[in-house]
Amino acid sequence: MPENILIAIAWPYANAEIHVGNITGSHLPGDIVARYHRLRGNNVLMVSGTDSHGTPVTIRADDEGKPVEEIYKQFHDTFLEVFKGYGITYDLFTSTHTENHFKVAQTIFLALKQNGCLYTEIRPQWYSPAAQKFLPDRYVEGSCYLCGYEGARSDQCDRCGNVLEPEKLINPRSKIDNSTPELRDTEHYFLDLTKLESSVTNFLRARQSYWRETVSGQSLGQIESDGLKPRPITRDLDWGIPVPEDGWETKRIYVWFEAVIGYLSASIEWSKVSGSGEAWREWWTNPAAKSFYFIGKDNIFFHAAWWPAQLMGAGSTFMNLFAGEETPLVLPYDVPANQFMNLEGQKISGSRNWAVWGRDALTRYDPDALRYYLTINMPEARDSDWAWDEFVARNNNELVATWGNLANRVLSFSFKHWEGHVPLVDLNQLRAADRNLLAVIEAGFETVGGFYESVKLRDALRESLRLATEVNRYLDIHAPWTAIKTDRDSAALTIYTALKAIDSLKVLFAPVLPFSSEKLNSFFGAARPLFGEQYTETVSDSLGQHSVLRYRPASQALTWQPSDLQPGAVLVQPEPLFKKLDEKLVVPEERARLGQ
RNA sequence: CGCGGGGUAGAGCAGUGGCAGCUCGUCGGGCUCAUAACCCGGAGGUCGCAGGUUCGAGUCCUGCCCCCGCAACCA
Repeated sequence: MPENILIAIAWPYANAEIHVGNITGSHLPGDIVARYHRLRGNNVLMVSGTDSHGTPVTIRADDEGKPVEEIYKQFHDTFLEVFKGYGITYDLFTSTHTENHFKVAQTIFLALKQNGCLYTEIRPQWYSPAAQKFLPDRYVEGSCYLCGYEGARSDQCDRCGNVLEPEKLINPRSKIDNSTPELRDTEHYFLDLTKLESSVTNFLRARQSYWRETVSGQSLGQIESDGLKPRPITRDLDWGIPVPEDGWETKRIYVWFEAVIGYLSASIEWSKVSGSGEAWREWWTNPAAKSFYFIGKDNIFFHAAWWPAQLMGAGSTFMNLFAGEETPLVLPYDVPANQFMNLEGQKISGSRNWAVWGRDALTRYDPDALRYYLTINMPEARDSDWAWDEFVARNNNELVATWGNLANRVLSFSFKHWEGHVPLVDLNQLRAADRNLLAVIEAGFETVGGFYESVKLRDALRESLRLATEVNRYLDIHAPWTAIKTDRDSAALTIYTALKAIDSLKVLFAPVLPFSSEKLNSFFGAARPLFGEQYTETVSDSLGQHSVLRYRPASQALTWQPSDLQPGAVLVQPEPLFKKLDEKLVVPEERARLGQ
């Protein structure tokens, strides 16, 4: 019975390009798990999109004198390019600036309102007479009323670390034009999280046993010590989703509230563009569906506490308003958040150009080499570090030497000595050692599969490598290069066994290394591909056009099971799967690029 | 202030009571099919510090030190 697996990945914000930290943090682990479940034959839906609203986007547009749409689309297009290049197989990567998302987000808002989870309150907020608009807290600076520090933001002082009450800031000035703002009253909607606190706590406790400690610990600890407090969900802005209520035309729904709803709206949009009707419900109203949310640690509380609160608060009212049917929405099954990846010992910083940019790295390195390093070094339990010398060393000593070389040495030996065929052996003649090796590899489908399933991706990759070493060891013991001179039949058995093991390993590695596994698959002359294809297309609606990234599944894809390689099968002339890198060239060049 | 995660060989990590492990690097040996790749063996750790519980603690308890995050858009 196939499972329905939703892979929901944090929405990148449209104000910077994607760097390796973003990729290893959420997009890559999500893709690996998605590919694993696809091989397994499960129904996978993987969605995300560009978070196109929010003040920084408008500020940037003002600075550059361009329309806001142009700014977000510019980044959006680079995102599609990066994800296609790294093979991040989104079924749909869209944007929050779509008619569909507006409607879905507004319906969640109305459902929460109908269920008594929203209230309004009037509060003073800094207003800029010069710009004729309210300013976000972060864009007002002044002196801290606690420690006197002059560069404090109105909501927080970076020197004393205290959270400030914005209206108490001394000598406020606008960060945009340095003008002096004034306080004006403004009314906003608040999400009454206090009401939802016990539901959220129960939700977390029910999942505590299998969630990462970094996620459940932080969320529960925070709620137990401070409780859930109401949060404003509207802002005085003109870029974003309109508040669905008369008299609120000058306000928009706050991005924090609206962007997460994208997981739901993107699923709905996917159904529409793929012509599959109401298929999205298989992941959103089917209680057996499992949804995984891949995010960075900065987003933990948001996805583990607030998003479930929104879903539980909306209850079955959302579906009632949206489709005239009382059904609750599926809550997150797991939130396997990653920590951060640093670069050469320092925190990645886009503005200081201290980053390895996703697009740029692809111009010099193969996607699987990058995927390998980002997975073996994934910050699953604690922060990790991208170091160029380590990147080269791991590529050469692990990926190339252990796995790439294994495939290459056996395939070329077989191709050479058996005229482009798998040795034609009698399977009944297989020796104990041969059967043993194949049994060990076969067991890998269980162990490695278990690691993918529980989102322990470093372990999955390490275990796969260990199995590759087993095959190298087996080859060393049986030395077919010596046997071929005296006992061709024995060499044939050894090579057949090794080929079959490699044909299986190809599947175990495939979620992490899809490009090379696909290549290897073709060397074996396989008729069926491992995976489908990615492509982009343009979608039109009342808000204009947006480009999306999509995935067309392979029609007769291979599955998660051991090789059934036939003796005598035709092989294709093999070539090395991975490239060795020259440390003396790469490391200085990349460090220079960073300005070291 | 508080909350969460972490501190184990040169580097990166696993290990929730029973002789301290893995990958890479390093040193020595073997092999020559393969991208000088592969295989075997050695050296290298008072498990952040100090107490405690226990027949026995990296693993449990107490105190302390250090690093990284924490409600919004710098992931």
